[in-house]
Amino acid sequence: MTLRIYNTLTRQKEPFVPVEPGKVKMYTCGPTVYKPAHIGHMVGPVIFDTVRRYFEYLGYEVIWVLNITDVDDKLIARAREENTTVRELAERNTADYLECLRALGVEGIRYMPRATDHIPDMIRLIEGLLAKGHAYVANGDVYFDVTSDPDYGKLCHRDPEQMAAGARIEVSEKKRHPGDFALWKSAKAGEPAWDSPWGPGRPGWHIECSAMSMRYLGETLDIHGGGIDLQFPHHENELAQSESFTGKPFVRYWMHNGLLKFGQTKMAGSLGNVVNVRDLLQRYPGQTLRFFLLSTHYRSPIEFSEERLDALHKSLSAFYRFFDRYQRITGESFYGLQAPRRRREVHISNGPFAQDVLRLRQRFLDALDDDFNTQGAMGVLFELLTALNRYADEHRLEDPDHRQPTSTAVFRQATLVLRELTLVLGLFMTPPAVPAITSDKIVSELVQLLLDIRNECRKQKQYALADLIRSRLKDLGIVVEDRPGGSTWRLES
RNA sequence: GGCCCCUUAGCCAAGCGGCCUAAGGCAGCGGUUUGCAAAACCGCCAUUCCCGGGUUCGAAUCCCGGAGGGGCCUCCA
Repeated sequence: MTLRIYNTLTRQKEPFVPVEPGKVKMYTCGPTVYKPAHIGHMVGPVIFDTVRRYFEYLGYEVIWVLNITDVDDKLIARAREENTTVRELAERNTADYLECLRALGVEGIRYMPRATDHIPDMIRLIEGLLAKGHAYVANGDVYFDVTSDPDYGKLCHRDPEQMAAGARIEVSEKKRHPGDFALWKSAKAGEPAWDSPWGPGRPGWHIECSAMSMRYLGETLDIHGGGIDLQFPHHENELAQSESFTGKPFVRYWMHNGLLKFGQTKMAGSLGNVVNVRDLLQRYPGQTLRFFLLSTHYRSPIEFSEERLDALHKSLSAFYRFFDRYQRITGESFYGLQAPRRRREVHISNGPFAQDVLRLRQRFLDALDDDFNTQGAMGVLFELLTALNRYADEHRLEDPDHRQPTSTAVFRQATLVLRELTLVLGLFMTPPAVPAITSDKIVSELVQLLLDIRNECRKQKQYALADLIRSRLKDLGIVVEDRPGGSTWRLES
């Protein structure tokens, strides 16, 4: 099976064929940094990071651009409220955004251009649009003329006249058509402004993405991503101005992710129902949040709820317990496993177990091939986990007196497949943060001392005392587990 | 008002015309294991996919109608 992607433009799943063989040029719309990042801002980045990882796994070089909008009305207003500069406000919130991305395992953004660094590019674009008759100047503003583009409306699948009819857009008398949008806005007093052929001002919102994507990725992108709320007007406008300027297709595959909901409605800065990522990270590891965002197909809306996060957190702990188990059996860390980074045929030993593992691997890859079905893929991950645990049980791998080197080797190879697949999703990249007390020398030695005493009791069949020790440790949040290889302890999760 | 999308077990969620008497997770219930636990494993948990029609040899999957929910039409990831 080959990778197929749902394209908003055609409303169909299409086989992926890049513009340039071996390369994927991907542009995604980043945030307007006027406030700290909320969890809804993370949906796109986590999804497109996974898309990026999968493309790389398939052997493509991915050039991913994510822009930062660091000048607009909201930034100006907010900076005024906070009595600071637009620049300082933008810097602060950009730093917060980047920190959140890192916590959720989002990596590999090649370019992160800021709008304010590309004003000349935008001016050039606007001049070109004026020269070609796609734009007009009105009182220091420049507007895109939607009637000049016969394709206008093709992304949102709407007829511009129809839209204009029921429009609630404030009709500026400067605009010729209600659907026309600003490419350049003349500056009011006290606003950040740049010189331009039309006088001092600042760019309209949509033009930055056209200018910056062209700058870093060329005139035709493979993938353009963003939240479905950007489909119109933002992406429609980007599309119109880009294609009007270049005369070439702007984007091969438009990918739009569903929105994060809070209760019945979407989470949005404008509605004020946001949950800051930074706050959330106090209570949940970034890994759990990433897992949450991948637990639904990317085009579906996903409802935020702590109950759900708790349930997912719990289901994730089964993986962490397995990683510990893997270490007890093989003596090596799961996180250090050198799994293949490229998709290719894999061979394990013969036998039904190995066959099962390879079948599961195939199902996992089939799911991702089908428009990045991460939830389908994660379901397979759980089945693989069960298969691995079953194998370890059946072959008594935890019992040093019984385990066979050959079965341990098979187990290791099969676990390597799990490692390979989790890396594709960007899961379990690094060991989870452990509470400081767990790694405290005195604490761990004291607990070990109690376990030694307890095991002495067990040998002498003094179970009452042994159970008392276990129960008192439990009260302290320490769970004791007896295994063939010895007793272990962990903090209750 | 216009355009679009969604509706699967107590909850979350895959499924894209036959392998579906429908993955996976959470919760629940039995069991194996264990001195007892924990963990792990095994089994049970939707004859049915919002409702009503239709197409088809065959539909959760396609078409029509209805009900409910959501998104966009204005800044928004």
